[in-house]
Amino acid sequence: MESIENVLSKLSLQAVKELFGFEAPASAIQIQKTDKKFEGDLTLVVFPFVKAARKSPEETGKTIGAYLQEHCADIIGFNTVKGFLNLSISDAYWLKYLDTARREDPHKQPGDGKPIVIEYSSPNTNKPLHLGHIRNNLLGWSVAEILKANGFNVKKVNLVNDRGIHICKSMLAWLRWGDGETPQSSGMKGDHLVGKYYVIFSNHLKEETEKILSENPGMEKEEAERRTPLMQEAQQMLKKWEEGDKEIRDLWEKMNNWVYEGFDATYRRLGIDFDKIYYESNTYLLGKSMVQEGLEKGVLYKREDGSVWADLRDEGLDEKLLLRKDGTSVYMTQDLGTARLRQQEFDAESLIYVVGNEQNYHFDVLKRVLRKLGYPWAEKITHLSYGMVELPEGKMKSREGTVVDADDLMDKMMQTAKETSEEIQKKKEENAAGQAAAANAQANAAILNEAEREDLYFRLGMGALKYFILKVDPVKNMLFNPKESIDFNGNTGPFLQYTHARICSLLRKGGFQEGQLVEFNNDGLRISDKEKSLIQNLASYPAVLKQAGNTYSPALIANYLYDLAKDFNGFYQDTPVLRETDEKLKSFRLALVQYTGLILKKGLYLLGISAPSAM
RNA sequence: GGUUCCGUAGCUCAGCUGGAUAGAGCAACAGCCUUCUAAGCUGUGGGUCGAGCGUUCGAAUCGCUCCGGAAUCACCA
Repeated sequence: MESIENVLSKLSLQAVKELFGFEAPASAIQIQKTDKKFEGDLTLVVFPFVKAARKSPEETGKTIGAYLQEHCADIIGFNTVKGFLNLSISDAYWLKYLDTARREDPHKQPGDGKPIVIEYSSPNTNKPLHLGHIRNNLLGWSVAEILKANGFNVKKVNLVNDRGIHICKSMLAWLRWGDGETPQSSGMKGDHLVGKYYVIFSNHLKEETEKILSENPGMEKEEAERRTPLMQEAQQMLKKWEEGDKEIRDLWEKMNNWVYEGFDATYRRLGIDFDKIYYESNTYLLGKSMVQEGLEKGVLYKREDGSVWADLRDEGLDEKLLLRKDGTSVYMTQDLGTARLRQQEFDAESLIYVVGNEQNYHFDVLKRVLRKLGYPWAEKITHLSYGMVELPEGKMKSREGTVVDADDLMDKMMQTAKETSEEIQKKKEENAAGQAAAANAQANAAILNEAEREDLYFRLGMGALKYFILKVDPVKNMLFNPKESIDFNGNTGPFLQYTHARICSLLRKGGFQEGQLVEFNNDGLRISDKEKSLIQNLASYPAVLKQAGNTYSPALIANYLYDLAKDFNGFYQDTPVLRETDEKLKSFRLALVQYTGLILKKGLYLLGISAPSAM
């Protein structure tokens, strides 16, 4: 069903053309929700047409208003305030909208099914995931789902950094101090176990470095670190790895597999997944041939020492190394290669990389080098950059032990959800004045059995965490205060989940099965302001979904859902539904409640938050 | 120093393709459970939208300058 905004947009263009002979561009039409302080439903801003009309803003508005009313039966009145034309839309329109929209899948947007590749997560395999990774994973997964809902054929991709000096550090420490410890023998999750040895390495390295520093006053710290026996050994190990030394490769494989088991568990709890996983050990040599081609074309240059560079100084950047003097590749070289591979493999509309904003420069350079090399698809690359998660003490630093571990955090969320729920339930039963209410509270609680209840705590804990992170605009750094940040009241995931549970409860008590559409007869129904506001809010969901897809911003969905839930609560508070005695009105309200529940559930899904039917 | 990003209530954040008197939540205070789930609702207090200049009928939103904060500018990934 075509939205009333679209209808009015077209009609308004037609109006200014016929009335004032003004061929306005579509962008000149601004239709917005009428401010609560004024009468009306939708408002057309008429300032852009005042000049052409040669009238005062008020008069211009009145003229256009009269025209619109004449040509559109759904407009039943209008008023003007300054340059704002406030239009009143008939109840019949809103009722018709509600009845039509709820029969369609809001996530079946008419997309063209073009492929989009989105890479996210991309962990290192030497330590477990932390809160920063959580933001990355949630953002990547959610944006992928939003794009799917917008009709794209989305491929979720993970490029695991499974090789390099950092892994050798863990391996070395494990060989030396590990005493054969395994996840089975220690009961530790594999990624945590490997991370433990990374920390052990770092501690020993620090000792050795300090010793060298005290023996050589005035030496640079980095130089001292390089000279430590530990570091030299790690470098040797890396070399052996690259030569394919069997022993080293076996150990590497063994420890990486521990990490993957651990990561899989974390991903599963986070509720995120991938269509394809790449490993850097397979891709790290890619890109060299592209550099070679660039040299031949003369867009790159070689220095005397044999290293290869891209000169970006004329574009306001620096020179960038692409091949070391020994001919080995660097991070950038690899990324050139994987980008081309990805382009060839998927021929995608766009290639999205969800990577923290500390790599803004890297991706800027990546695009420019690809352009220099003459690849037109360089323009398809989008770096979806997000801000860091900061703690009250400042940045998270693994070395200083100030990271918030992903698994710990999820455990804690679940625990808090459980405590909060039990407390609330207890309070409900105690405080309920009168036996009826207490019985009611108990009945609601009894809908879930023991196992379902445990599952609910998990869903609530994750809902709180996910909403907390996704409601913030990705570009911004965000603050996470472990003691205070995650709440279950107010603008939170659990509030949305609670609203959904109440909606389900209403439908249940109204005698409707899940998925059974409430039928209503809209003939001659009159609707209240609150009902109208709710329908209007629901009607804007497709637009929000589209915008979220265009801007890669789950935050838009999150904030929309909160508004919707607030609006629903306003309605719920003082509009009887099941208690309504007029059957016609009752079934309309139930239908409205049901559709609100559907949109809420759909929207929450895009954030990876499950919508419980009872809590 | 160069480049990029951020700066909105005590705190955490919305609002930013320019639109009407800038909004929520938390925290504080005052109310509302015999009634569809009170994880809720209603109300009160709280703002030079970092500062200035400019563009405009109209600026938190766009441009410029400055101030504050972050990231980055590696033969690390």
